[in-house]
Amino acid sequence: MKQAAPAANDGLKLSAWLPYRLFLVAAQVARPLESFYSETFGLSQAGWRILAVIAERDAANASEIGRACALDPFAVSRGIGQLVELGFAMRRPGKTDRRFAAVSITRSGRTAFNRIAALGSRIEARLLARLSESERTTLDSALTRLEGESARIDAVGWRALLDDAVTP
Amino acid sequence: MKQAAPAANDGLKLSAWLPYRLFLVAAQVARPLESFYSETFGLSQAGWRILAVIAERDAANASEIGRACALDPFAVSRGIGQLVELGFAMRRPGKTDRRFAAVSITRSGRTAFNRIAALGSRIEARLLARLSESERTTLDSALTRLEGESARIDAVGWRALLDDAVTP
DNA sequence: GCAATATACTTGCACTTTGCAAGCATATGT
DNA sequence: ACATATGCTTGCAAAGTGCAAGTATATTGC
Repeated sequence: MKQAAPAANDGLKLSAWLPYRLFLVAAQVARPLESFYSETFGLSQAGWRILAVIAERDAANASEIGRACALDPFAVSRGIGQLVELGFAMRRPGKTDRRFAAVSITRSGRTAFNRIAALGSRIEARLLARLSESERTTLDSALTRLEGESARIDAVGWRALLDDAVTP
Repeated sequence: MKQAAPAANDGLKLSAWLPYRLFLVAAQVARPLESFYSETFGLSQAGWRILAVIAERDAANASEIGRACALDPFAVSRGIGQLVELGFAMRRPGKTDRRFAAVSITRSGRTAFNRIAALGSRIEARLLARLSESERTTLDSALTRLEGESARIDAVGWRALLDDAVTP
């Protein structure tokens, strides 16, 4: 029969584990924003991210969007579909290569974006208000490196992570 | 007819927005870990988080677990169910109040936990290797405050966030 | 002491989201 | 011109989620 093992731990405490701490802040902060845009505009998370991407470009194709907001092609396709249905985005066939449709934001898409962005900025401001000027600078540069390293970690996969002693 | 609006932006750039940057690192780093424990043990994300919580306690009831790893009671119940099926956890009726079942980790649950934790630590180590000693200290203390503030942001909801000029 | 209410979880079911195979349209190479 | 490659889309099954209702236990009021 199964027995309870005594509590004792090889040293990974969830609440102190860096990735979990990052996740927690991101998730808690995303929740109010998400309920805002989903209640107000019927937008999904993917829809919001894509909207944010096309708000800062004249036109983008699906793969550019995917790269910019870390979504796979399926999610991008569906997100664009949603935005088009809501009247927030338009697809036009690409000029030179018509496999790439150019997606651009509409006037009402921009209005919606601005309302969501206002809340987003408010949230970010509240977070930043808890940090000193020098902490912000440090966090900014640290995050840049963490982004790079996490992309590498993601790319190599768990087998490589367990194998290698150190991958410099 | 719908028209494309020119690109120009009220200042929220997704890739520079703090919550998105945190999310990105957390998500990229979670992916390899998640494919490891799901392929190897058939564990879901909730299952893994609960396993991590009961690995560091003698016994926990469902609401303690929920609080410790930010899961709602339904998810906790299902996660525990999964762990029990896999032989990684046990439920015993609580001693004084039998509405609270005490959940504890089994020997084989601990073995699984240790294997996942090893990968988790490897990942964290790679992230931390990109930071200097002083950056780690700063990040640690900054994250503590961000956790607190994000919990408050989550608690008040978007209506309050849009209303108030400043909530100190 | 026992019915009424409260608490802690669990289950079933409808609904949504996701992952992936296959498909369509367009382009490129031979 | 035909085969192959690329970029995106769709359909469907599997997994995940949210919520109403259910079970079991405890506490309260009478």
